[in-house]
Amino acid sequence: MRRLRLSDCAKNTRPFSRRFFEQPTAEIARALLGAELIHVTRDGEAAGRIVECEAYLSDCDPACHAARGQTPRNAPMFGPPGHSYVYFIYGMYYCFNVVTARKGTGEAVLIRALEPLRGIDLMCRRRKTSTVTNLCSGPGKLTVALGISKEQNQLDLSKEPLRLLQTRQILKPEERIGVSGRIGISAAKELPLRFYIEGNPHVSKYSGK
DNA sequence: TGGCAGATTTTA
DNA sequence: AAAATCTGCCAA
Repeated sequence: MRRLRLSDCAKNTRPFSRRFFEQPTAEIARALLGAELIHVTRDGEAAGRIVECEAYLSDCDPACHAARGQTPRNAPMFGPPGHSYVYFIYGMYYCFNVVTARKGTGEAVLIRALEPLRGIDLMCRRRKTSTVTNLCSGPGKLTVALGISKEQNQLDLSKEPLRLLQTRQILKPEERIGVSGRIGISAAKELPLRFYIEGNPHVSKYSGK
């Protein structure tokens, strides 16, 4: 039951600490830019670096799934931080979230885009495309690319098979963080809770900046 | 290049 | 009926 694998140590990556998840959710979202998300399945490993995400809050945020209390769908949001919340949307796609805030609160960060790092061939097969900038440039796309669905709901992200890792140098010196309103919602559109790496070609195009 | 139908779960 | 989406098809 090792927490870290040799390959992770070599690259100096590690799971996020308990303390990390004690920050406000918007701060967590910002700090997740540059982190690695890795999913290992029978088909192999697929990994990407987070370049776009959104915070969903429990107070004064009607766009949050947890805004009207707990339901079977959103139950993972009320569970421990550092776990996954995967939901199905528009009859077709899964969206992946990192649960934040203390147990019982109901907050999360929606991961909207990744820069593919490893397992690119596998991702291309799953996504049926060979355009790398189209593999993970949207919340529904990245779950297909990584092979994430309901079976990956409510998993502890510090362990295999689905891991969220902090890297030694999380953002490159020239990378700037952009902030905007969240995408695809009608309520609380204007809240500055979307974070992305400016100019990164893997950020969702639908964004309009 | 831009708009729209369609895939169909969960909740209101 | 609308949603934290994306694709393919169609018309210019």
